[in-house]
Amino acid sequence: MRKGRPNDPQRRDRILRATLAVIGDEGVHATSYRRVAARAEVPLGSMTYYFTDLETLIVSAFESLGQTLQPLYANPLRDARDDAEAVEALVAATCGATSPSRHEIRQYTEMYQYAARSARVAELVREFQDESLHVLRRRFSDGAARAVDALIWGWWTYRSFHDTPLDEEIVRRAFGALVAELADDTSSGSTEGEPT
Amino acid sequence: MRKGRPNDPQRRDRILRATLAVIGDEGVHATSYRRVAARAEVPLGSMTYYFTDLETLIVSAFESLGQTLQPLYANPLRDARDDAEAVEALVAATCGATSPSRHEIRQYTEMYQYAARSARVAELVREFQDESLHVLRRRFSDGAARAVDALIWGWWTYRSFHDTPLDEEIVRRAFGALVAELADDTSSGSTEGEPT
DNA sequence: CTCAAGTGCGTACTACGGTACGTACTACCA
DNA sequence: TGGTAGTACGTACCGTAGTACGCACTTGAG
Repeated sequence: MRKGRPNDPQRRDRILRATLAVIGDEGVHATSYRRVAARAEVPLGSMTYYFTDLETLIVSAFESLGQTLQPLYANPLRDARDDAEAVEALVAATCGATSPSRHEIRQYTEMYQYAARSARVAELVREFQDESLHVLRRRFSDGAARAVDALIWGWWTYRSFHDTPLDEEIVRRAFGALVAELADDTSSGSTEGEPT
Repeated sequence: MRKGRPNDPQRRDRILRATLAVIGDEGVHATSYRRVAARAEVPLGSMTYYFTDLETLIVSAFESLGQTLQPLYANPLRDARDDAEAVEALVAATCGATSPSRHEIRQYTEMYQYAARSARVAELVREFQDESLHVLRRRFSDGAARAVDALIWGWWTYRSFHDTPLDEEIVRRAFGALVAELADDTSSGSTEGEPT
C-alpha cells in the first residue's frame, strides 16, 4: 500500500544509514536486505527498488562512510602548521576528538574485511588508503607516513577490542618518535639500540 | 557407507586444516560445513560428527592457528639478548622470515572479525593479544610494548592489501625509534618536534 | 473521465546452509 | 553365532536470504 507521497527523497538516505548501523552492530555478514529494511523501517520491496542488489547497497554504504570519516582527520592534519601540530592532529585522530568511535572503527574494519570478497570495495579501500597516505606525505617523509599510517590503524584496532582508553601521552610520544626518526627516509638508521 | 577402517585419526586434523584453508581463501563468512567438507574431501556427515556445530569447528580452527603462529614470532623475541636483537626479531616478525604469509594474515584478520560475533573467539583473541603483550613486556617497557604491538598489526594489515613488500629498513628504524623513545614510559615526552 | 507512464511495494521462487536423526557397519564379548 | 556398543555417515527438514516479477496507486495529458 503506497504511502501517498509520490516520492520520498529521504528514504534512500535512511536506508544507507540503517545499513551502516547494521554493519556496525552485527557485521557485514549479517547485513541482509531484510535486516536493514527492518532497521530503516521500510518495506523489503523498497530495498531492491533503491539498490538493485545487495553488493550495491553495501558498497554505497561504505562510500558514504568514507566521505564522513576521511575529512574528519585529514583536515586537521592538512591545516597543521608544523610537525608538533601535525603530531597533535595524529593523536586526536587516534584517540581524541577527531577519532572515530568504536562503532565507526567497527564499520571501518568490516569494510576492510569485505574488501576481500568484493572487488569494488577493495578498490574503495585502496582509494582511502592512498588518500590517507597522500595527506600524510604532504606533511612527513614517505617512510614516516607509512609508519604513522600503520600505527594509527593498529591503535584503532586495539581500541575496537578494549574498553580501557589509550594512554594519550604514549600515543603522542610514539608518533613523535616515528616522525623524528624517519624525518629523512633515505636508509641510514640510528636504530642499533645498544649494541652488545 | 563406511570406509572399512574403524577410525581415522587424521580425519579431524584434515578437517581443521581445510577449515583454515577455506577461511583464508574465502573468509569465515563463506565457511560452511559443506564447503569445508568438499575441501577436506570428507562427507558432510563427518563434519557434524567431529564438530557438533559450526562455531565449534571455527573456534577449533582458530585455536590451532594461534598455536601455530604465536611461537613463531614469540620465541625469537624471547631469546633476544638485547634490544637490538629484539628489534631484529620484530622486523623478522613483521616482514621477514618469521612473519606470517598473506594467507595467514588473512586468517588472522578473519579471526579478529569473527570475534565480534563469537564470545569464544573474542576470548581467544584477547588471550592472544595478552600473550603477545606479555612477551613484548618482558623485553620492553609497557608503553613501548603497546606501541610496538599496534605497529606490527598495522603493518600486517598493510601487507594483506599490498603486493609491494615493506621497506625493511623503514620498519627497523620505526621499531627502533619506538623502543628508544618509550624506553621509560613515565610520561616525560621529548616529543615536541620543532616548536614554532 | 480515461488512459498511459512511472513510482513504490508485496510476495513468491529458488538456493543454500545448519543441524537432527536414522542407518549401516565394525568390533568385541558371551 | 547372536547381540550390543560405538563409530561414521547419508539424508531430509526447516529457516533464511537474494532476487524476480507483477500489482497497486499517483500523476498528468487528452
